[in-house]
Amino acid sequence: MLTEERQKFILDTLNKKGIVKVNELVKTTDASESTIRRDLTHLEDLNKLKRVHGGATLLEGRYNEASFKDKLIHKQEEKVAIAKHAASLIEDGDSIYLDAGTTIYEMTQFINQKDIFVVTNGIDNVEPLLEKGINVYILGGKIKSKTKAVTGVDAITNLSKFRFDKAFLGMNAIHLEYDLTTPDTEEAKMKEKAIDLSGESFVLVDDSKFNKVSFVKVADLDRVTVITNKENRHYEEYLQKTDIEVGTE
Amino acid sequence: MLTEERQKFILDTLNKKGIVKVNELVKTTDASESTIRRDLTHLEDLNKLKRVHGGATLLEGRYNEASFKDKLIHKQEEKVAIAKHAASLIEDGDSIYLDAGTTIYEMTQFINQKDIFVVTNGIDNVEPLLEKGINVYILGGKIKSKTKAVTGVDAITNLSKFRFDKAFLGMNAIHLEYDLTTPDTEEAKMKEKAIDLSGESFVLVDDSKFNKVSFVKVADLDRVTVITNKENRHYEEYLQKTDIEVGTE
DNA sequence: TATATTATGATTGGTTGTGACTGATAATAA
DNA sequence: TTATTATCAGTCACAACCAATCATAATATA
Repeated sequence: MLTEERQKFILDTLNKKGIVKVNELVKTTDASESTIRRDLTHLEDLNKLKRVHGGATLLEGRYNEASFKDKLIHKQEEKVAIAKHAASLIEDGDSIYLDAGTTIYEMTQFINQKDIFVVTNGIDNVEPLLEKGINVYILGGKIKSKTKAVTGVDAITNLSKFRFDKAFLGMNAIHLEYDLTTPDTEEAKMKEKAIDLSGESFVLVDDSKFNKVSFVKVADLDRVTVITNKENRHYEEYLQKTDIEVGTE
Repeated sequence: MLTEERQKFILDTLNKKGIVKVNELVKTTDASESTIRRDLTHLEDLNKLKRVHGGATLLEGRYNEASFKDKLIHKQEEKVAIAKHAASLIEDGDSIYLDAGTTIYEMTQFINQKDIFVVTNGIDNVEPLLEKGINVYILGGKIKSKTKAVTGVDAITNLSKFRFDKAFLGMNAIHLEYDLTTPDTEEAKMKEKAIDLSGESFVLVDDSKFNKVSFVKVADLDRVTVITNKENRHYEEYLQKTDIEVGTE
């Protein structure tokens, strides 16, 4: 049985039964325990299942929502690696700003600190955080239908009264000369304000966003720490302008 | 049976029966008494159940609202009838307030007017409305994890600047003498404020909520129009105190 | 062809879950 | 009240499970 084939089989079985056991998989797939374990670990990294002692279960809350599946496929693996690394930076007691957007949304799955306070403008971030028992504050304002982000004057006003330890932001483009840019004016303002209000700011971008320019400037590169998934070809040059952290699973 | 599997089984059984006994679980799960006991202790730590001598019970008192998903199933058909009728009252050009809660959530799928402006404190209401191309404004503030409602001082402040044509509210109890009541102080304030700000206010309640009293008073009966699913036994008396509309699919 | 890269199964020592047992505590009956 | 029984939390040794490592086999790349 091929690796991919076996992993697909595991997911299929899981979807049918809701839970799989290492023992049973060893018998049914005729692979060794080590291999099954590796498969499960890998699939967990991809956020496809949850490992438990003796096997794995379905992720709760996530699998049923059909509409999300599509968006999350693009650069899924990279986003997960980045999100995981970003989430690991959160410490107990932190007050955090979470931007809207799919990469940041991935982060919510990996946040383990409960004693934190999260402010967000992303509707989709709310539920997974609440499920983890985390305090969530949603910014008030008009909601953009495309990104499900809260933006506008009210959102900025609402945001302004907070001070954050750390802000985590998505971004559409990052460039050595034109810095951080995004297509929407309103969202750009939100991001900029969040950077202003935060002790440290992290921008999460996969490697496809590098050396691109979008419409509205958000901030200079040196005001943030960039988190990405691999060292791209201009890595050294970027390092001279900003901090870069690489999440590698 | 894996640990997680067994614990899920315990919770499922508990939700079905309302109470579980250590003895019975030992037989049905084929685990030892020690293990079952450990499971129950663990689940109690997670606030999933309450341990009692000989087993465990659900933790649902008077101030303890059933979780969102459970509520969705409860009285589903009645809720749809009510929601449908309520949605039919919305007219083009209206500015609307939608409360959080499952009954109001049902409304969202029956709203056909696009040229309206909706303000809501219910996270779950946002997505279906956006999908229909409706303008949505979410109130900012702390989110209650159980009901996914935005509440608190900020939410009230945020709410106060609006004026609505119509407000649609859920309610936990309705009573001839004690009027409209709900278990949560913060949510009660939100509902009251919404009534203050709205030309007309509608309270959506299925027949099981009649002649009951909850903890915090929201408003007098005569300030709202009640929408319910059937004429209950005190119908005539209620009619003298308030307007009632009956949604019958 | 030679040389990386990746996937695999076996082995290790450490961790977690388990069942049996204990004496203590709570419910129930006399 | 006291006696009896059921249930309890705590401890122990053992089994199941785990991540980490290694050598080997399969596959890809030069």
